[in-house]
Amino acid sequence: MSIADAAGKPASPPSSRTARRDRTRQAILAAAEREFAAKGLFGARVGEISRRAGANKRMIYYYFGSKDALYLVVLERVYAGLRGAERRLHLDHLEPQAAIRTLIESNFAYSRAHPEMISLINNENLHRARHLRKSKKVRELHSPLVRLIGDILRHGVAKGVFRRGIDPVELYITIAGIGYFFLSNNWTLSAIFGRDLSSAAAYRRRRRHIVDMVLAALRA
Amino acid sequence: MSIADAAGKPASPPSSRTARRDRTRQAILAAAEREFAAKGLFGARVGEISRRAGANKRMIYYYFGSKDALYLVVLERVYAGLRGAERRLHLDHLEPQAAIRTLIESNFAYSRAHPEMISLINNENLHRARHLRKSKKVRELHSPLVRLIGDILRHGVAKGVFRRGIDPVELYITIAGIGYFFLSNNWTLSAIFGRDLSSAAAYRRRRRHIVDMVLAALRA
Amino acid sequence: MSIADAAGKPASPPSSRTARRDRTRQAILAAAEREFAAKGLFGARVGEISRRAGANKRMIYYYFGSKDALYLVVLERVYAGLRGAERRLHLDHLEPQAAIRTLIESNFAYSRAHPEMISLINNENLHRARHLRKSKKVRELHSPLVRLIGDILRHGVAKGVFRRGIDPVELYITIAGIGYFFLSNNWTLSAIFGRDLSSAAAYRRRRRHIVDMVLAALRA
Amino acid sequence: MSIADAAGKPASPPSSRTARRDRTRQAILAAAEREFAAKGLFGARVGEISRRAGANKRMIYYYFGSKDALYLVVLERVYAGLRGAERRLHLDHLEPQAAIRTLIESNFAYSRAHPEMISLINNENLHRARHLRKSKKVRELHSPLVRLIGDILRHGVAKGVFRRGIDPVELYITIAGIGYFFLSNNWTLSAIFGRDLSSAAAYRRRRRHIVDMVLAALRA
DNA sequence: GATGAATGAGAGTTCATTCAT
DNA sequence: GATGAATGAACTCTCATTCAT
Repeated sequence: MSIADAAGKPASPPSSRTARRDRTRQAILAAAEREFAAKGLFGARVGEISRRAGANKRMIYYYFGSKDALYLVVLERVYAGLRGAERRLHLDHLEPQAAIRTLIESNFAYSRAHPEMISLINNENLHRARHLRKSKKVRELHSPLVRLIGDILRHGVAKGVFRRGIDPVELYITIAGIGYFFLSNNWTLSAIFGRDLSSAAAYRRRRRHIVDMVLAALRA
Repeated sequence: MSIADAAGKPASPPSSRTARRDRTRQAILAAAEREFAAKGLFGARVGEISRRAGANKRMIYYYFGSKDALYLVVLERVYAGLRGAERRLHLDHLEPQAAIRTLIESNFAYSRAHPEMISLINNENLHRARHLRKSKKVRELHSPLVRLIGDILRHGVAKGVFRRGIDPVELYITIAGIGYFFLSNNWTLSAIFGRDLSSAAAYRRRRRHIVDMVLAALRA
Repeated sequence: MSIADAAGKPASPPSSRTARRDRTRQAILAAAEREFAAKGLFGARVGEISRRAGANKRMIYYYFGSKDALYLVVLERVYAGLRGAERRLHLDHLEPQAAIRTLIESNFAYSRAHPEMISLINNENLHRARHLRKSKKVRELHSPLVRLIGDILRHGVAKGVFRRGIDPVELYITIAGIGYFFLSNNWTLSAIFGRDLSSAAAYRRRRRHIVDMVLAALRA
Repeated sequence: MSIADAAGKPASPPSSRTARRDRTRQAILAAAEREFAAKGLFGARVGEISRRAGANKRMIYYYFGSKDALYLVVLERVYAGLRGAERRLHLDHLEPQAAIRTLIESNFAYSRAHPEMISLINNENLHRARHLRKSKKVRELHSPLVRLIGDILRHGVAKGVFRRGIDPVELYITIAGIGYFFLSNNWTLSAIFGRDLSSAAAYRRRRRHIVDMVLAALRA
């Protein structure tokens, strides 16, 4: 499933002008996501994006202005996709420990299902988040998440299952990071250790490991 | 401190041929490390490397053959640097828990002191370890490390301080990853959470966190 | 007269897209023909071709893909030009001896008028016909010629003016070669013998010589 | 057999300075002959020549001054080799018709045995004999040949076997050319006619053809 | 909204040649 | 006589972007 699909625009009458417009835009975005994920901002080729999108190169400039601007839109969509998936978990309806476990597993599963996301984020760090910093959209996207994790933690402390003093941002970084590295560095790790770490078994073992570690660290 | 400095060739009479050869080679390697780390393989410019190295562009091809080959040499040096630092810890002389703690802290400190290493490894994952896979040098570098961690774990189990059944490779990935993500994604994390995670305080807090988590997970 | 002119595309409205396309393509081809003929494939410079064509260097790659591919197109055009000239002789309407004489004289005259053709063919032999072998176009171009010469020979034998057992391909090689060497090696021959062999008189003397030789060899 | 071997310098005591000098020079010349023949003046690489010769690149400049100067020496050696072979035929001891037949067959055989000669001469024509024109050596080499053919023709006329009025230079060009084209253009001819013209049978058929044609043309 | 043709700057790479030893 | 290191110019080819229709 491409991240693009998650954006979910409502269907339009097939041949209206807006529909064509939208189809081209979406095709470009989907192609750009793949290309930027595969080769990074520097390695990605505008011509290749237009070819994959079945659109004229000129259209990229018409709709997005420049390669860099297109890249930023792709990046924002990627974060929106991840946050959207998390929102659909309705963590606020769950007990604290179940909520954390669900968050961990969902985050890890989502990352595995969307390798482009990892590539894109890695690449954006190469650029010192130069593009992302310009986006208020992304910052707005994350404050509800921080609030939500804070609520879960408070709730857990109140129930006596979590210890005090855990910072929601730090916790989220731990949850995300402990799975991310395994996925993002899967290739080099496989190479230096001479092992295949991309198997489903390796993935499941690691998921169990992550859940254990994090819940142990939170326990009151 | 550049990783290059660690190579430590003995000084030669200043104007001998070997000396000039070495000086040029090393200058190119140091410049290449910075350029590849800053912009990735695609973004790095051969001309920029030669300029920074104070060498003629032709010399890169004379000594290394191609941009790709130079990149691989840089990559191997980076891994060799990290492994060298780990070797110098003499973990086999320490008690099991102290050994693990030392490994964690050293690895995290080294990663922080060498941001180029992180960039380069991230970039190599973008390329699906295409270059690294060709290097037997790197594979040979890592088997002693796996053996060493295995020894520490066995020793800890024998002493009753560690639980059984921990795989050394899995453990190393956890140790490395838990710090790596924080450093490698520092820029995007700071951007999406609107926080500065690059401070010394944030670093120390995370170090403590990592040590706690890993030791808790190992405990018998 | 450039070989290019023979292609004869119909005129288009001066500023239509197709017209511009064609103008650029043809300009590149004409320039390439001169450059490749003057310096060979290795010596020819893409930059020089684009300059002579008044086109951007990029256009050569846009229309032809590579220097090598452009070279092959030029080569095919050259052969097409020669064969076209031969086709326009309508040899099948002539008596056998007149047909052969006409073929010889036309071939020799064409070769003299198109020194680029000789250069290009010589150069392609340096490359062991590596490019030409890929072209089915050229092979298809020559089978009607072989058939035609076969017809002429048969006709001559039936009329009792030619002897039997002449192979059409061998005959064509003799006809072409006996004039070709004089033209293609004119420079070195002039140098080693200290004579000017490029004069019109030398050319005419040789033409007479060729016709005599070949007709004598065919006579029944 | 390389053309180089024909030059036949007298043997020197194996490790004297002159011997080493000579060995390097000869190795360079042999390598240069192959390289220039295979790729022409433009395509030939100085580095490749030195590698093939097992000599340092610098030595080429030490002994010959430049790529162009080396090329001229190679060219002169090639002509000297051909003329040397012709001298060794002692045509002045033969009857006129036998002399001509021997000259034709020897020339054709020599050309076939030395494809580098053909390549080099073709290439020099691409350069409009720019280098060869500088060489008095080559001009001096050919005047005896012209004199010799003149003598044979006069002798044949006196004996009543040849007709009058044949120019020796023209005759030589005919003799050389009629075989040369077949050999020099063997690759393109094979390609355009879809036939293999490089076989021994094709060669023998053509040799017979050439002898017949020329002797027929000379007959009184 | 969409297209193909065009551009100039600059990429990686290779060259013949020379320097210092 | 011989060597390896060094050079700057020039090569083929690719890029993101814009023009005219």
